[in-house]
Amino acid sequence: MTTVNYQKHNCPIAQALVELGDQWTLLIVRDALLAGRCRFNEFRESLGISRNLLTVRLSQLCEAGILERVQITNSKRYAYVPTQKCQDLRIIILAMAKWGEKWGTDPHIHRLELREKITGHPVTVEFYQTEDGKAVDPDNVRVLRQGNGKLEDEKRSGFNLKDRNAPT
Amino acid sequence: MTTVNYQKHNCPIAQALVELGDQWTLLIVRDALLAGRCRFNEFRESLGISRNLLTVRLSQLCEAGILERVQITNSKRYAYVPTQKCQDLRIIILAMAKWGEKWGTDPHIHRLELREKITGHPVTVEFYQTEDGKAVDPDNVRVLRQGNGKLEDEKRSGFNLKDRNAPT
DNA sequence: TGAATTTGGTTCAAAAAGTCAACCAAATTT
DNA sequence: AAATTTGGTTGACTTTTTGAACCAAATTCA
Repeated sequence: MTTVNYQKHNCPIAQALVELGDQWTLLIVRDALLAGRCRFNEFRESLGISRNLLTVRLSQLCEAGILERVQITNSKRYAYVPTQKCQDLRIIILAMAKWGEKWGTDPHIHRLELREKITGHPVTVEFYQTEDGKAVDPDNVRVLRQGNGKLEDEKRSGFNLKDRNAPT
Repeated sequence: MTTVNYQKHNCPIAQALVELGDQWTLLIVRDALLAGRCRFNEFRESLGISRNLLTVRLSQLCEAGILERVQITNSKRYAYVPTQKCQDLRIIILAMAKWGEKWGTDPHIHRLELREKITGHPVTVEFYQTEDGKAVDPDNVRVLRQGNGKLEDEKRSGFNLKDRNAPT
């Protein structure tokens, strides 16, 4: 989060991980976004994070514009409220939840269900092909890098592996 | 990654972060998944991670079943190959890339473009409503927790905030 | 074939980050 | 007015990460 210079990679994923890539940040975001927590002690009790580190993380999240420190009406206390930048993490958080449900080891995990608010229809996180509105299988997605004007495939170092799974 | 016991939360996101929630893991996964890297030194040179920590991270990823250490044909050297569990992280990685592109600060970032392999049609990561095949706005998604049989809303602590952004 | 280089690590000391407990002042509740 | 809660700060200690040096086996080069 601090010392590593991801920047040199010029990579949007590295960019994201500068702000999100530590033990606690995404859990704080989860609490803020899904459980509606917004007070210092709410986070602390929910996560069991140490007070001084929570102080640091919350102020980093505010600096990054992911949370906003807002004064509570008729009080001198403050709340940490998710911004739009934070709301945009919902899809990541929920994709992670799906992955955690599929691959996690804890047997009594709390599964999350996603429903469309108005209709109540079930909703999932998918690749989505904007033109004709069909879901696309992840294996069927090609990633191109938009470098200096031109598009190139992400390179794959192709050679044979002993047993299986040879990357093409 | 190690000391914190996320487990007690019974939360699939916490579950996921047990295996993914550190500085390097998702960057290694990105390298393996998008750039086709699979050798010790490829990772090290690409990321600038210290050798001993890379050793630890790679073996943790193997233990977790996210990478597999496979012998290279006609060689005694090994490659770290993504498993299906790793492939299932593509959607998370790419959602992060989208977020990083939208909110990241680096001006000369390499944007990623997603295309359907066969048709070349542009592809995005969205919430997707399975029944009638339409994209759903993230704000319009309700998250329910599937606890002990019954479904409950994730709770939100409702009170008024001074300026704006009052959570309902 | 022999020598040089690369690969894939291990080991150790120093620096950085995280945890835990104690303390505190202002705000809020009783 | 007293007691409790909130939202921290401070400092000692532990754990993690880094960075450099070292190394043996494998591979490439001449």
